[in-house]
Amino acid sequence: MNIGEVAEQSGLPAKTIRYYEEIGLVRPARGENGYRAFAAVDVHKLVFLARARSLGFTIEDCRALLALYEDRGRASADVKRVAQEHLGSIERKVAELQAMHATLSDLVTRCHGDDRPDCPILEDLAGRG
Amino acid sequence: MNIGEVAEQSGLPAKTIRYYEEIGLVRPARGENGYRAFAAVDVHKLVFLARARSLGFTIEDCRALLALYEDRGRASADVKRVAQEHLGSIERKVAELQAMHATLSDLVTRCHGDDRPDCPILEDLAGRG
DNA sequence: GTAGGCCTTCCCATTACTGGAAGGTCAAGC
DNA sequence: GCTTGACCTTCCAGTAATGGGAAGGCCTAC
Repeated sequence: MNIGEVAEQSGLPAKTIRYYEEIGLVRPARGENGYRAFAAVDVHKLVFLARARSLGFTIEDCRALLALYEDRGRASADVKRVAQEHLGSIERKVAELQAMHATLSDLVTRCHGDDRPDCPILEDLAGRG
Repeated sequence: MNIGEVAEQSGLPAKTIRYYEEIGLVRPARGENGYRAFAAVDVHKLVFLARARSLGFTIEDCRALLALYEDRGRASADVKRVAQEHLGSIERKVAELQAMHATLSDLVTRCHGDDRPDCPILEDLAGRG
């Protein structure tokens, strides 16, 4: 299977698939013409990667998860640990964003948003908030 | 004032201050020895930038906000618009993260996390969820 | 004069791609 | 057989916003 079809099936851009090969996440065979020849197992891996990335796992997380996926003797505890750490980082990011949002939406509410220059947003940024 | 002291006062690393100069956010004078010589106005700008960055504004947003900050004839509506767009992007990010969190925390709950290989997390990633 | 703590510039690395140039391959149509 | 266009290839460069570190100049204290 050529890269274009794999891209379609996995939902990943061809560029990204090439990148994943470059960093060793997949190792498709090559045809005589030099084209990548993807086997079913490669496509499965790419689908797996696409899904893991869409859940926000980093590439290195994906590498670890893929290794566990392929290890028939894995312990589910190892998978769970990776997922829980990622959940924690999501929670930290959400908290950070919500703090920003709270501050900023308060400032926005207090800004008249007219043609005059006085602005509580700028005043806050300037340290006079 | 030398960069070290400015770093301390603004809370920005010296590296970052040099970067901000490189991209034209600040333009400190230079002493005869080649050292950057920061005036009070430069420090104010850096404090402003540090605060804006901490609220998640991009560098380009910061550039725009700084220009408005320095424009005594600005309309507060212009400031408010930048802030509102940023609020929107924060909201989109939070929503995305929360969707990831919902999916992932469900999977984590369903994973036994023991020494056996069966794992709903991997099954989901593999597309059999 | 020398030790150390500043300062300078410069280049490389990060994350996870994305865009684009230059060129090889393949299948269809004439 | 030739052209056209859609594929495919590699390689280089850029993104956002820094961080790390090397090599070297400057400044103050002892």
